[in-house]
Amino acid sequence: MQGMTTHFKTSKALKVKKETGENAPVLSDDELVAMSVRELNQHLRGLTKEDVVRLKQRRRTLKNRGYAASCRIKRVTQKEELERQKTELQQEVDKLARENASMRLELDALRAKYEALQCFARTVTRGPLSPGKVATTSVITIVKSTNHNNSSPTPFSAPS
Amino acid sequence: MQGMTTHFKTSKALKVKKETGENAPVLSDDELVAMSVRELNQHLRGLTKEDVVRLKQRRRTLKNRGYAASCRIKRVTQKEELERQKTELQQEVDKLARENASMRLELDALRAKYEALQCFARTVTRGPLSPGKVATTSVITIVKSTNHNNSSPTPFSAPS
DNA sequence: ATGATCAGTAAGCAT
DNA sequence: ATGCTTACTGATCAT
Repeated sequence: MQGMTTHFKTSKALKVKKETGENAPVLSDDELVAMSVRELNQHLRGLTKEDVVRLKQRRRTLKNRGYAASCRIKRVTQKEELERQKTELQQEVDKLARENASMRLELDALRAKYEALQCFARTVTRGPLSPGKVATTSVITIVKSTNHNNSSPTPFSAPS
Repeated sequence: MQGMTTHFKTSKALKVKKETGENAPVLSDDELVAMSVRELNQHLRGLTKEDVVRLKQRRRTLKNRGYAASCRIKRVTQKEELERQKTELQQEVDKLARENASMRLELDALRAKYEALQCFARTVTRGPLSPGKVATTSVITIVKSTNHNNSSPTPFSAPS
């Protein structure tokens, strides 16, 4: 963006025109480059073979200038796109990792609850083996960790 | 990589040498560009001011050629690096997604098992409601708190 | 002075 | 012919 001072390429173009003669509305770079082949041929009437070649070459050069610019724009665009996708993926990784961690906690908690209940169940079912044991009082105390939105506030209760 | 046919830049270099005179081992581009400033000054002995300027300019140009090449290499390297990281992240996303899915299955399965066991436990504890039933009292207390090391020291105790 | 980067140029490839 | 991409160049900025 700083090298814009280099635009003396235009001077060369002007020189070509001078050599050509006195074409009042001397073709500007923009005009020349935007011209169709048909239009170009019309402007080529009555020009030296040399000048025809020169004008066509100038047109080619101007076109190339544009192509080079497109090429650079495309390059940075693609790079930005890559970086965008990278960011997107990183966010997805983070999200999945969080889900993963919370599920792991939930799973561990549930496993603990399950095992506790399993022990209890065994106690109860096996309990009757004790002969005259009548008064069966079970007190289960589960101290659990970070119970976010634990669905079951009352996993199970069975009073009397 | 195909434009290597363009290396007639060397011809210009040779031309400069010719103008300089008959320096037998006319400096090659590689030599000139690799030369230190001290070495360069030695080769500058007995040259026209013009030639000195020309030689220094050639050196600068050769250096620039190298800088431009480094610049291009750096550009493609960075692009490859970006793509590499992208691939890496994509793989991580896949891995996490798989873990996630399998954990979800495990969680669902365990939930089902838990509920089944819960029903069973209720049946058993409530079962005694039948005929000659003795007082069966189960008190289950669940205390939820921010207890990190979830290693439940005593998940549950059931004193008969 | 040296190194890096930009825009412009020509060469070369492909369509 | 047209468009794209590359290497090279000079200009320019920064160190």
